[in-house]
Amino acid sequence: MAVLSRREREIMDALHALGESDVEGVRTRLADAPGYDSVRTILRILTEKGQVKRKRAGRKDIYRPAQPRAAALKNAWSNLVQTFFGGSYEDAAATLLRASDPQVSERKLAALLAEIERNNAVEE
Amino acid sequence: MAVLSRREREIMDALHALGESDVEGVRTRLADAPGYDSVRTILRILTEKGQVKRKRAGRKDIYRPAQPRAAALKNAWSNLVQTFFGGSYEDAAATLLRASDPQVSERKLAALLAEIERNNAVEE
DNA sequence: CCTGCATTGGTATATTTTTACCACTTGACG
DNA sequence: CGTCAAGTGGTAAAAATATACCAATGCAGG
Repeated sequence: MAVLSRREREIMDALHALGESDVEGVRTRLADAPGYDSVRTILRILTEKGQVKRKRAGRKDIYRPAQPRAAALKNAWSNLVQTFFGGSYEDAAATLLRASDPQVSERKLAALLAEIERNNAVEE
Repeated sequence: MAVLSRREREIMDALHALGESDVEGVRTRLADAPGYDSVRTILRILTEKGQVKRKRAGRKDIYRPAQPRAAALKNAWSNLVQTFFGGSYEDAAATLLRASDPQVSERKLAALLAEIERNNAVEE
């Protein structure tokens, strides 16, 4: 449905990272930062497309993604998994977890394992 | 460095998913598939940009990503983690692993845990 | 061989995207 | 209160992207 241009995507990513932000906040987060007006124009377009919501705060406009974080994350993750793991979420998660620092991972894993065992126990 | 347009990115993703492919293979993998010629032109541009390599097979050209899979994955993953997890790879991996099916995850986790413990043992 | 069809290289055109400009509004501050 | 800088809505131009066309090439099948 929503097909976004390069800048539009960059700006959506910035907004997801920031949660919400004014124009300048978004702008400084872009790699090869364009002018204030450019960012403003694209934020307007994204608002018209329904991708972004806007509210007034004093004299400024504050923007935030229309889509909830969890939904956007799901999409991004889904794309990555499709592209690099042929659709296997398991393989993707395992591979990427393996890539993080072993020491800390072990802690996380312990917690996850406990949680999962708890879930399984409930189901039986 | 490499800043790609929307279609260019879509085509790179398709190529990463396919490994390698002729024009038609890429084309049919695109969401709102453009004409054969469009895909061909963008593949040419990507080749000129050094993003894609091309070889001749009989009468056809076969394309593949210039960047190795692992490097491209690393980039994609890095972006996602920056955007949604403020740069914490751990949190990202743990969250996404948690999101996959618990039953199967348990198996994977067991294997991962074993692997990690093995790594830690070596380092000590 | 030779004919036909798929595919290519090269180029042109249409469309989208990105950036910039300008006049007007608004709140902050002396 | 007045004024001034920051911000806005609306629009226009420049630049980049996406698509399409055409003539030339090269296997494949008869």
